[in-house]
Amino acid sequence: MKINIPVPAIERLTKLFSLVLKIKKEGKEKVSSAELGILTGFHAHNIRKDISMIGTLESGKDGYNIESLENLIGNTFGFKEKKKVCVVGLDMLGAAMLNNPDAGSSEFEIAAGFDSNTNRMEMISTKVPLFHLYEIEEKIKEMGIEYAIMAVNPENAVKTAERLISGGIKGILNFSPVNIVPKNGIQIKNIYLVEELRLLTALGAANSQQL
Amino acid sequence: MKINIPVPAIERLTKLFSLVLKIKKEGKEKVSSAELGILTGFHAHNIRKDISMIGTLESGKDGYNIESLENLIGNTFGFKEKKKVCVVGLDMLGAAMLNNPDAGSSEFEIAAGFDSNTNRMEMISTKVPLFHLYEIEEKIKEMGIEYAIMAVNPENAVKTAERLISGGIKGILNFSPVNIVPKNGIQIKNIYLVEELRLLTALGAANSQQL
DNA sequence: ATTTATCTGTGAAATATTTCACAGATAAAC
DNA sequence: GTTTATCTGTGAAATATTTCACAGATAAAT
Repeated sequence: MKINIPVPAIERLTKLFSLVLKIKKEGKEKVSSAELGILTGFHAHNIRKDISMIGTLESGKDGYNIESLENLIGNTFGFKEKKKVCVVGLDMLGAAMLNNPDAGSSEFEIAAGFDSNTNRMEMISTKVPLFHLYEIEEKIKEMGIEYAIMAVNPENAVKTAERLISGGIKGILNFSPVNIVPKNGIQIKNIYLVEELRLLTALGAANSQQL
Repeated sequence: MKINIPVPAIERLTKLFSLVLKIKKEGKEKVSSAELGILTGFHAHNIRKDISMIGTLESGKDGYNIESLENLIGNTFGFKEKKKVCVVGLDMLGAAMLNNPDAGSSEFEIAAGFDSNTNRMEMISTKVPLFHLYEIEEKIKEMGIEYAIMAVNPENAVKTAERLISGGIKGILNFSPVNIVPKNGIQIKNIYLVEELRLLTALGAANSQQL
């Protein structure tokens, strides 16, 4: 049985989860849909609707209980389980991702790095174990890696994505400047710097009176 | 007069523009909505509708003329003019962005880098001129920088975004792990690694039979 | 205990977006 | 020059999503 939660609602709820973790860390216990609206830019109506799609929380006079909300969203989408991530392609961008301090304080653990250039790997200073690309399928299975951050050069992007998929990866965050089309239920998000800048330009143009 | 192009349509058209540039480089002259559909994962119907919202191209038996399509989308959204970008925060991630080879081959020029740590800046090897953060408003105006890639540490993200805005920036790509809420027509896109990984997880969960 | 203020939860209405089906256009084939 | 095949462009229909308005719930205040 598949309940249909709209993708935009999933995106908002994911953002709410991160926000809720942050508010919790600040020591608050309750938060209202109106407050969440101000902090996110979403309409309070919309936030309540989104939350009601995945469950119900005891209602009070001063908003949601933060921990209950965290648990509801977290359990619905699987944010409460630890997950292993690898970084593929250890050029400057990939190397920067390896040492991302946020990942460590989240449910994601950066468990391995892969590259095809052994010399380069020897130059990188990190606590994460590094392997040659030819071991990638094997290591993904052996270590139980579920997600990959890909930052390889464009010529190798499609091929590398295929290897990740054949290794059993669940999702890929692709920073290589090549559009990888999702298939077979593998989640793929392409984050292409130039395109993100273009989108800012386009949204700006659409917003101004020019269009 | 403001024609309302849906945001999802703007996103698709932006992606199509990048794709069209790539196809053009490969030497093709024509491309049909069906082919674009395969390459992007969008429905051909939807692609035609999106394009028809911003204009009309001479119809033929073998699809769109690639150059006409490039010009239509490019002129509509302002992709044909050169634009200057700065990188703010030159830790590993920011430093990697500074040397992004794609930006240079696009309409975006990485024109400046900013950081608050002078020692660190002296260690960075790049052709891009680097300045101290305290000069940021001045330099944005003086150099005509329109967009910023932000990768500062979380404590400084909000403050830095405000300085960028007061300097007259049009859009910010924020890689710092803090959600910056857009306002005053300034375009802001938050790209927060952990959240992107969460989104992959959530979409996967929603896609499987669990929800 | 009753009133008051302030929440959430949710069907229904309003919008927005996508999909469809086909008319019109073009060029190749015969 | 007529037919055929293959496109795009677009109103209309079908869906999807957001917004709204208010019932129901809770707890503080009196």
